[in-house]
Amino acid sequence: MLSKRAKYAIKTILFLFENKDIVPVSAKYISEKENIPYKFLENILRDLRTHQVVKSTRGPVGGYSLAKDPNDITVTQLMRIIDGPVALIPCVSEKFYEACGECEDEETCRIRKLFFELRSEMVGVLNKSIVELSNL
Amino acid sequence: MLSKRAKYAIKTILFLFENKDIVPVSAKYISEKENIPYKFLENILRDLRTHQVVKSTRGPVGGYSLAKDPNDITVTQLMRIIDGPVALIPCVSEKFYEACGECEDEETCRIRKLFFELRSEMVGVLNKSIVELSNL
DNA sequence: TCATTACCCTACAAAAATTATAGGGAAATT
DNA sequence: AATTTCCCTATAATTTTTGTAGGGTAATGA
Repeated sequence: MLSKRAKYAIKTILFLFENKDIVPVSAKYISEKENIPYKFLENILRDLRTHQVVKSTRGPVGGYSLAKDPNDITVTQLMRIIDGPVALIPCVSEKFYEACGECEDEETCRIRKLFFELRSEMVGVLNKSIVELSNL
Repeated sequence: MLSKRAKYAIKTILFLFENKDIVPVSAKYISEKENIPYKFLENILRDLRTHQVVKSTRGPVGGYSLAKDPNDITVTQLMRIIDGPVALIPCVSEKFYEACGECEDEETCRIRKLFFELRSEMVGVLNKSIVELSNL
């Protein structure tokens, strides 16, 4: 399952992209327009800022805007920042690998092989930029 | 993430298939061989029996065996029995559809479109039978 | 028949992850 | 200086996951 956090993050980035004429946009505004709990959103935005997907400015006319070319922001990136691995089991994760400690030999584990293939296919679909997502 | 329950279920079915010469196999035996907590496994087996993936016989020489042709048991089936939807968001689930209640219009929701495509690809990979899984 | 083995069933509990909420501090603008 | 908005830590409520406990029921074999 995609977490609400991740879904909110994707919606937020899409929102910033599609409202680039009025950026920076305050968290409060995004929160109201996208129906995301304000404090929860702030927390998500902090993660996105830490990972330099978003940049912020303070003060009365402050808010958030994209920190880079929307063509360079992908859905996989956002999912990894917010939820961690895209893979369904950690032993086939590209960015968050962990041994499962169950199988004798990773190289011959059939479940691993299947979910390795699955992860590849998933990344193939999810490696879309925000621009591409916007045009779907 | 794939739950442990689902992973245990897949391992159990694979085990029953690959040990068809000694079936029925007791839950205790599977539990020991596959390192699955006994009572937890019983619970999983109950679900699998309810869904007629597995059949059981009681008494001292009893145990579990596959209830149908292993070519007709797929990984998606097992995941759906144990974890529910394969889809990462409920509004694109084939078998467990639920409205998200967030977007104005499902037909035009871009996130939905993306995760619909994702689910299709996932099912494409996961619709492998136990026989195919065994041969990976 | 009777002890043993193994499935069957309900309820509950511990742990982890998810989804927030609370309360205030710091910077920028007017 | 007052207002707005980002910034940060801590904690609480809820749900899901992962198991445990305890006993009942059917079949076998001595």
